[in-house]
Amino acid sequence: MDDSKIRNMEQFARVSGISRPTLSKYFNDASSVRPKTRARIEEALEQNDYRPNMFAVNQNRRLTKNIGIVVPYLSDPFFAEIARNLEQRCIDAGFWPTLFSAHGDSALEIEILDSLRSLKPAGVLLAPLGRASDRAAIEKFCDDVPTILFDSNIEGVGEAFIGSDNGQIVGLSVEYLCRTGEPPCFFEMPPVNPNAKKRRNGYIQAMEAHGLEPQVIRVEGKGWGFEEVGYRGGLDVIDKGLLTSDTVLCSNDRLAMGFLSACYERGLRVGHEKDCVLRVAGHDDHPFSRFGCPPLTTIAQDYEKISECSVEALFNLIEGGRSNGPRIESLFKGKLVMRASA
Amino acid sequence: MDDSKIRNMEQFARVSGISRPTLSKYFNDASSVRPKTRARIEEALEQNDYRPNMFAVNQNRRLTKNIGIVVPYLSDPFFAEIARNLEQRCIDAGFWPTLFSAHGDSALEIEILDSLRSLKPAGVLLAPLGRASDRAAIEKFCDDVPTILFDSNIEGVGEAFIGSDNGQIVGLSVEYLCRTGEPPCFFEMPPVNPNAKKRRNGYIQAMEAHGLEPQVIRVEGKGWGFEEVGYRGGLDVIDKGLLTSDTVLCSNDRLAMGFLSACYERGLRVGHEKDCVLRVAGHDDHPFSRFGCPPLTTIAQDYEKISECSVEALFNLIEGGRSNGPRIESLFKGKLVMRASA
DNA sequence: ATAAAAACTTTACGCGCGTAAAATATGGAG
DNA sequence: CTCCATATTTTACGCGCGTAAAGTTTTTAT
Repeated sequence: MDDSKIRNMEQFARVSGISRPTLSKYFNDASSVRPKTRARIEEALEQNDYRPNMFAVNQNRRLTKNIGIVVPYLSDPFFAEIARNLEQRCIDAGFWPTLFSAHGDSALEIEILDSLRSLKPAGVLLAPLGRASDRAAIEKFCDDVPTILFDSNIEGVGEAFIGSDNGQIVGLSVEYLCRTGEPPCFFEMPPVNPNAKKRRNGYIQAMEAHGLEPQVIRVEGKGWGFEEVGYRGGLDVIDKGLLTSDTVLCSNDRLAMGFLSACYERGLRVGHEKDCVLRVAGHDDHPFSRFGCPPLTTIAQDYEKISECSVEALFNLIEGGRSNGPRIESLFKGKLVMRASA
Repeated sequence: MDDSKIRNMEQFARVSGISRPTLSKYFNDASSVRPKTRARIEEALEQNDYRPNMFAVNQNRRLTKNIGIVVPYLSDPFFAEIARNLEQRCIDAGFWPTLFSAHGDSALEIEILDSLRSLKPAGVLLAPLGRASDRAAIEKFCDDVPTILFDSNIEGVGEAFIGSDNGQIVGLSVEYLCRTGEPPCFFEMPPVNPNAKKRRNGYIQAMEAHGLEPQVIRVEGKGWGFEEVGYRGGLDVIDKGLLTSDTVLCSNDRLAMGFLSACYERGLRVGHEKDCVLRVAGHDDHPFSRFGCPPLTTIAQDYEKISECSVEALFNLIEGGRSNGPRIESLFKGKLVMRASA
């Protein structure tokens, strides 16, 4: 290959024998030029390794190819996993995703949205913090930037919401637990986001549908350190004898993992076998749940479909512009994952 | 506030009564203008909410304020945590960090570095995949872009390396375990990065220094699913009776958590109390280790210092340019965290 | 007060590319 | 071969800002 001292599209135009405007078209959308031209460009590209200057490109294009991905808490394996998935899909579609985490802090969430504006993103995939979020600020952002909400809903904000059907999910776990043993009480995490509340209500409804008395145990604690909350809350309810059932259904897996740790510490054997005194189940099937002691029975969220649908909705929004139709909410069903804990 | 229809620095100059070049200086470095001028600018800024166009800025500046942060595997809580820390420090220093994860894939790692070039970053903080990394490609990248390596070293590559003193860390754990019970055997993870090998060697040296016979148990498996590897390897060595000691020292906490899960499944009670048949310890003190069953005794890496030192080294490099001095390697000591598992 | 230094303003150019308009070339249908 | 739709080239301008140079004002030192 020649000395790769090509500094701009002008020079590459000379070297490749293709005019600069055509090159510009090509780099924007390779299929927009004649196949023969395209072949010539790509041949020249292989020998000269030139890449358009991202900043110049984005400055001048009406719409960039940037996509912002914002999650509430990246240290949460669930979000790490789904962010990875979203990222890959964006790249495959020729976009440039940038990942942000609010780290559980609503002020930071707003800062991120502010920064995001100056990226002039074509669109944003936002999993809001939830209850702590500054609704007005997010609403304003969604007015300015095409945004799809996922995981955690804020009614009426954003062009669409993609998440899990918490009613169905909790219905599944309640049904399974009732069918296989004593009806569960519900170990509820602090309501940091609407999912927490929906799962609680889902539990109550499901129990009533089974003609049973719901028993909700509210755990103290705040922030996103759910394991800690589950652990401390677990020790507390065990020591005070507050458990109203030998079966404990937790809001989510991280809480459940903390609870398992508390059970272990108090010598309570968890599982569905004979020598066990407690059954514990969670929701989400987060990546480490299967390595709990015992492995955690849980309801798996459909990571793949949620991310696929989110990205698809965003691309439709980007291409088609805002629709006048109603805001779409897509909710996916979860699947029961039976393990040793319940 | 006035209608925020200010579209460029020119207009903001008119409104604020400050010349555009001075504004340019201010936005580049607020302390580079006279305090009185600065006050006037910031007053106008409050009333007009204008922000310089990032793309135009970065196109023209010789050096951007972008910083790339690259980790090998973001779903690993250890990297999620340290990335968060690095990110915050960069922001506080007025830089614009962007986070990337290679997701355990060396091809993706190279792609990331390629993308990174077009961001014209002022500098990059890189935790390489390790053994799987394409050394030549990374070396070339480091020639072009000021880069600090952290966590996982590649000899001679990058301006500096900041990490943990694996010798000291393993020395600590071996010493503690020998002092409080039977000398440990070493449960070794697949050598995905140099740290794995260093820890193994550190174990051997420490044991020999104590006049003891080292016993290394190599576990099969590949990729970054360490819990899985620890779990499967754990079942295997337990079932085949390959454990040469009642004390098992694991390469890292994720492996140890998987091993704990295997022990639980086989009904082996882990801990240092009377009714326990096995002691297990790890390294790193990753965020969920304390919620193991039992909570994991481990050696904590000094997250704070590693990230502080990494960022500092990068800033020095950015400001001072490449030095002719020798490549610096800063290794931080770990601290023993005693919990119930050993 | 006066000179020197520092900060600011004015003016002007360039960065690399998007994009519009008009002229020209290409390629397939008839 | 001619015609016409479609691609490409030529030309030219603009995006928003960095930055250099020269002139003007303000601050600091003497």
